[in-house]
Formats: sequence, structure tokens, C-alpha cells
Amino acid sequence: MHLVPAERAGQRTIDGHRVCDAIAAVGEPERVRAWADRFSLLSDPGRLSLLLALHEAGPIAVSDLAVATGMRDTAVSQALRLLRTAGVVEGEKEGRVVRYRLVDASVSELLRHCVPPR
Amino acid sequence: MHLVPAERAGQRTIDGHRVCDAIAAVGEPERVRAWADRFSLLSDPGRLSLLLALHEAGPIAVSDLAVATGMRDTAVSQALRLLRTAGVVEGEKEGRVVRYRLVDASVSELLRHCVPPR
DNA sequence: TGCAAGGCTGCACAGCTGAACAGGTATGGA
DNA sequence: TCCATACCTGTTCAGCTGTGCAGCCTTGCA
Repeated sequence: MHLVPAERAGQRTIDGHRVCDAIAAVGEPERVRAWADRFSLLSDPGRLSLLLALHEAGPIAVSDLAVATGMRDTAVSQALRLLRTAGVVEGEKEGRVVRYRLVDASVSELLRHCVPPR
Repeated sequence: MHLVPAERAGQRTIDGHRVCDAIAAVGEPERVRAWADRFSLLSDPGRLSLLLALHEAGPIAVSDLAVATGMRDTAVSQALRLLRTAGVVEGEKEGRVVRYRLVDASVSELLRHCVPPR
């Protein structure tokens, strides 16, 4: 297999076969970026707390999330805006209360890794 | 269950039981932070590429990683330094070549989620 | 009609981060 | 001995990110 792109073919390699394996493992740059973005959403303690709460406590209101996590309501709102834009959560309005829930399966699966044992 | 900390007990809640569920789901702040830090390591396309390569292509040299990912060797070295400090990878010197490998089980498990199907 | 609660937005600022550059050390071969 | 290779380090800098503040809109109740 010659997976090394033409523009890098001139560079020396130590273990040629490992380079090819690595290139195959990395795959499409846009797919890597998509996953990096997904991980990025989980990389902030505030957002991660919110996601964990949403993951376990079902549809829950913004101010309840603020009380549960100790964040200010504006910070919660800001974080939820980001997550909403990314398509990870969705909010449903009921009167003047908006209850959010998790709608992204792959993020939900990642969260399962860091749920405290009960 | 009264899981709401004293300093937030005065705040109003919409669904009290959901707040308690959420607090239980979030758990210890330091544990949340530890996971956020772990996700943070995966949130950069460069580092994620390196980790994917390490995950699939076993022990591999720095310059080979540079060729495989299209990054400059200093950037690879810099990223590996960060990962080494975090205890995610380890390098073994053999002559003037240093081969790195993944040594963190939980990161390795997370990576399995985003390996392209073969 | 007035008012408080719930939530959203724009803005400014401090802190962090990734990238590039210059230069350094150690190894191995000519 | 000289030099190229392989890798590491420190520094600088532009760009991003999370936070708090002020203020707004909508809803529900008195």
C-alpha cells in the first residue's frame, strides 16, 4: 500500500508500513475534525456537567440546571445555546419554562463512559 | 433526597426531583473536571489524529507520525509532550528514534468510538 | 395593568491555546 | 572529526473561549 500523499512522498520514514497503517487509521480529515468538535463540546466542566445532568435527569428546565450545577443562569443559557447550535440538545417550551433534553446519540454514548457508578 | 447544597437552597426550582437527579448525575466536581480534561486532549484535530494513529499503528516514531498526519515535526513533538505530561502516551528511546504508544485505557476506549470502519 | 419570573442575547475582557520559529541535545555514520 | 538525522525545548503571537454584566422579550399571576 502506498498511502502517503504525493506532497509528503519525499520525506524519509522510519517504518514505512506503520506510516501506512497510521494514515489508514486517521482516515478522512473532515471526519477527524467532526469528532474533535464533538469532544470539544465535552471538554468544558460546565458543559459536561450540564450534559451529564441532561443525560440522567431527562428533560429539565434551565434554572433547575443552574441550581443543580451551581452555574449562573446566563452561563447555562450560553452553554445551551452552543449545544443547541451543535445539534446536541433540544429545548421544548412549555409556558415560560424551557425544558432541554439530549438528542445526539453519539454524545450520549460518550457520556456513558463518565457516569458515576450507582 | 435533599441534595441541594446549602448555599443554593434558597433558589427556586421548577422540578425539585429532577434537580436532585441532576446533582446525583453530575457527582463530584473533580471527577467531572478530570473527564473534561480527558475530552480536552481529544478535542484538537492534530492531537486526535496522532492518538488515532497511535491507537491503530502501535509504537511509532515521531517523524513517521509527522509524515502520516501532515503535521510539522515540532508540532508533533509539542503535542506528544502534552499527551506525555497527561500520562496518555509513553515514549521509548531506541538509538536516536523514540517510538510512542498509547498507555491510557480510558482514552483508548474513547478512541474506539471514532475509528473508521474497516 | 403592573410586576416578577424564566430565559435569551450582545458585548467586553481576561485567560488559554495552537502554531511557527529559532535554537538546542544526542545519536550514528562518513 | 564533521555532519546529518531525530527529537526536544523555549518563546512569541494571533486567535479562540468562557465569563460576567447589562439589558431585552415573553409569560403568568395578582
